[in-house]
Amino acid sequence: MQNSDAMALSAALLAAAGGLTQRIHEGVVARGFEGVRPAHGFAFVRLAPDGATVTDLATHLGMTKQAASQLVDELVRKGYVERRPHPGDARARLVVLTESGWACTRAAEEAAAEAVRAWVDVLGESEVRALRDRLLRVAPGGRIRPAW
Amino acid sequence: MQNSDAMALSAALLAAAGGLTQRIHEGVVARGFEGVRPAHGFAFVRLAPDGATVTDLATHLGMTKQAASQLVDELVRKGYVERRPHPGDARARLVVLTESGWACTRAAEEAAAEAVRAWVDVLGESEVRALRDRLLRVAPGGRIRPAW
DNA sequence: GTGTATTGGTCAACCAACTTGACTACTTTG
DNA sequence: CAAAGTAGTCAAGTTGGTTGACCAATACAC
Repeated sequence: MQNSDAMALSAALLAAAGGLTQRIHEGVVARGFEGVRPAHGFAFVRLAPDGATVTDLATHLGMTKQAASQLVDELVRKGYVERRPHPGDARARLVVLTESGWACTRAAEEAAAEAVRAWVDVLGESEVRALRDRLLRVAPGGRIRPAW
Repeated sequence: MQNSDAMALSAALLAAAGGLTQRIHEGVVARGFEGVRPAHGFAFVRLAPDGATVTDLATHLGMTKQAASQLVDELVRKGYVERRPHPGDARARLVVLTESGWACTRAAEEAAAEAVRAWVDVLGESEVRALRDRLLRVAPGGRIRPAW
């Protein structure tokens, strides 16, 4: 495998990732959620099950806890999350999605499904599934964070 | 295909893209090129064949021409590119790679090849090739730009 | 149990990458 | 050749992050 092949793969991967992110973002906006950035989506993913602490979020997003705290401030201001006292640790605060936050998360899922459907049209379902499985093996437990 | 599948695919894709970018960047730094950011790499790709104008670069990178101009300033200061008069249009200036810029580009290619090699170890060469082909079909001529 | 170190979170000041707006120099169009 | 458009830069402002200092609560050592 030559260097040029590696570059072609890299370029395709980055283009695909960029395009996907853009499509999801557009889909979310089209569903009426304004003022959300892609980074918020990654926060939502982490918050979705049971909430998370600011420090958890910071680790997950690959940023400082101060930056994560600012991001949470912004999401609180926009009504997508709220800070609740942490049961069992009075220092910590649990950041959880509001109903609006859940709605936005569902919108993002729909938008992602829509984007992937376009890929299914090109590659067929089994190929897309194979693509997913290979990516999962190559980026196991990969932290989802800004590409740079 | 369910929404959750789409999310898994999206997450894997973004994680892979992020990881790849990081590895390439680390590889470039390890080869002695300091003060380069991933965004510079995307500029290099565009400049590599014959150079490009600032406006070209801006379009390619998805930013304003002012921002592209600042980026070029920085690369000039670091010795990776230089501005030359544009043959045939006295308004424009052709931004071209210096020898150092070419060396950095080659380093990035090596780093990318190295990162992809790690994938070959996991998936095998034919699978990686298949991955590349599928991504190319899904993101044809995709503009390479920050994922978000 | 009490003192020390660690952890979760915030406030404040700063920085870097990018934006918008205003402008000059050259080119194209009619 | 005048009017409109294009390439590029300068300057100022915004934004999303950083580093550093700090407080409150918890965990650990003895």
